[in-house]
Amino acid sequence: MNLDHTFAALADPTRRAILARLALGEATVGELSAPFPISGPAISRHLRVLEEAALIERQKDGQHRRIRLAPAAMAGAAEWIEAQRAYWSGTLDRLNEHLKKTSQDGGGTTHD
Amino acid sequence: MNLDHTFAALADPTRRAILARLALGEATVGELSAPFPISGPAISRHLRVLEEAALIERQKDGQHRRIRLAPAAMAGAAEWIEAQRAYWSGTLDRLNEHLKKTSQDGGGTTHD
DNA sequence: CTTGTATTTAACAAAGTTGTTATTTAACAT
DNA sequence: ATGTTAAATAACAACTTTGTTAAATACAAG
Repeated sequence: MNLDHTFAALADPTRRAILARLALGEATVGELSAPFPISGPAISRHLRVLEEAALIERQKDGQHRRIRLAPAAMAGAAEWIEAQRAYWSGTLDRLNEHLKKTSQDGGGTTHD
Repeated sequence: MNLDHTFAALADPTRRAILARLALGEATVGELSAPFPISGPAISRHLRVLEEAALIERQKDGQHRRIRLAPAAMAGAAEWIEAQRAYWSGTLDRLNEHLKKTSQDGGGTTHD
């Protein structure tokens, strides 16, 4: 659960598309490759990046590998952002309060 | 509001720390630099990455530049993740329903 | 106007990323 | 055994990232 790896993994559109596909259900490497104009090895690497980021799990199934989401890591990323937002909106609340107390006109910035 | 840029910007711990600092309130480049063991130019570049990702705004203030959060971009990232989660948990719900309908024992996978 | 302070830009090196094609490994089918 | 298919690994090129130090820009202040 390393946010560096998680966010870096999410920064690539091919990998986000793979995750979006996996949200619909598990798939094999070949099925994941099909929609993309890039080579198999390139997909294999993307999957490795996603696996190292703990965003997916691979399961051997005969000749195939079955890939599925492992959403804990993505939840970790979401939590970081939400914590950030909590702080930030807290700051705004404090700012609003401060402005109400110290001036007659300001403090009207809306959020959320 | 490009998710590539947003997630890439969030993938660096220095940049996340800068954002965390900014959630507490705006700051100058110098103030943001202080806690980090890296050079000014390195920070300047991190700020550029954050600005290109629309995560911060710079405002000229005499000799200083005042940096503040521009949280819309981060909200965009959060939304992508949440949409993802919505799909995924929808899939699980459908799976649970399916298992309830078609078997006697399965369907107990928890989520959320 | 000269000097100091804040910040950015330039030039560069080291490391990482993302794609390619060729090769390898493993399971399957004949 | 042999050939086929699924997937991973190796070797490589092109590009990007992240840091460095040195120079440039812009404001402030004596």
